[in-house]
Amino acid sequence: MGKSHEVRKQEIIEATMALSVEKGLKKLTTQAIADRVGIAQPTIFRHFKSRDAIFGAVINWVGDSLFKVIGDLFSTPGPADERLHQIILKQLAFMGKHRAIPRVLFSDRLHLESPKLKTVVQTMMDGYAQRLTRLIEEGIEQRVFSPELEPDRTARFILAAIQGLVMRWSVYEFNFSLEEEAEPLWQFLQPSLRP
Amino acid sequence: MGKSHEVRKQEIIEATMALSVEKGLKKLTTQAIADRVGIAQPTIFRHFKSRDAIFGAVINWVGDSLFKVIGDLFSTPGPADERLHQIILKQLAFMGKHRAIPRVLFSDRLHLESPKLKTVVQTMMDGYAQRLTRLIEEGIEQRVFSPELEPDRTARFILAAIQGLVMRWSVYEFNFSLEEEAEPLWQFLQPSLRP
DNA sequence: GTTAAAAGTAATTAATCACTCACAAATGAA
DNA sequence: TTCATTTGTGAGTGATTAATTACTTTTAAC
Repeated sequence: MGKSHEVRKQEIIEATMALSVEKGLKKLTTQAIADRVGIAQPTIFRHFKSRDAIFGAVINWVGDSLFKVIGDLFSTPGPADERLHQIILKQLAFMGKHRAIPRVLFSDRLHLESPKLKTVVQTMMDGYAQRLTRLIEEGIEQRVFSPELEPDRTARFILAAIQGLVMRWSVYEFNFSLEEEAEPLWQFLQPSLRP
Repeated sequence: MGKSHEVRKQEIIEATMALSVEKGLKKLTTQAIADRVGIAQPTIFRHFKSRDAIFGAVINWVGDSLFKVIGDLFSTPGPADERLHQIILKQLAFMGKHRAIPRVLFSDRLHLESPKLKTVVQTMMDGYAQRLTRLIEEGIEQRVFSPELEPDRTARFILAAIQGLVMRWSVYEFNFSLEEEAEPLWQFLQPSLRP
């Protein structure tokens, strides 16, 4: 027999992410995933109810992992500007190490073909935006950010800049270092945030 | 018989864009396009060599149309900051009227499944980025932008912010007015550009 | 050691879909 | 009118692929 349910599940998730980078999602068939894991195609369905369920698990893995990396920075006390700085650096560094993330997150295949998966992604993004909004509010109270900023809108603009950058990185086949863009991006954004 | 080649071609392009908004690209089959145009499915292939050729035509239509709207602003003389302001307003207004654009441009289906289409999109984006870079250089010469800006990188950050915003709009099913975000986005970016 | 549950597979199915082909009808130039 | 070209179609093909089924093997708990 094979490995345990939990182990196989994780193997399938990892194989799916690896393949999403190598081939794009078109060739991300259950057969291709199975081949990479080293099991037969129907065995996939012993561990996941459907193909979509695999993608859902991948999205959740991404969300959980990202939260592990930057989650603390939202709740830790300290100057909000420094924390935002760190969030930008760490998020881009994290994504720079996991090319599958933009491929999966920005995939219309997930957004448009499965309303369920779409709300999973939206919920994740909403949570992020809310934390960011809260952080900007704190920064305004701490007088490190301009009191004229609309926290909610500002949070969404910052997110848009990050997401746009990551998307560009993905579209251009990862041909520049995402990590190296993090500090310049922060430098660029800073004047717009300062009082 | 039917209409002329050119007319049918345009009808197919328009049907494809309309469907990309309504259903997402999964259901964007040649059958669905044909149904919408009111012709039989094989007739599609009288006017386009392949399904990819349709998408290529759509991308080119998008690029041409966008260029018609904002192209002048790159070459017209005048203060660079005002021109950039107008570019942001007009681009977001234009995209706000054509929901198909983000659906098509940000589709991984196009980027990852067809190397040819991918380079079409990349070339378009490159052209845009170059013009923007040039505009920022002018702005620095005119002393309306900070001389410390790296024109190329700044252009890409601005593009990322715009693209991120448009992508968010698309992911959230167009549930906010893109046009209304344009002026606030410009207000947000301005402090980062000014000397 | 028995046995029930878990994990595995080969074979197949049913659906989808881009694309082809052989032929029909309309068009327009001669 | 004639006829070559263009536009159109119904019927089909071949390829792909998620999911099911019926069956086998392995594991681990008792």
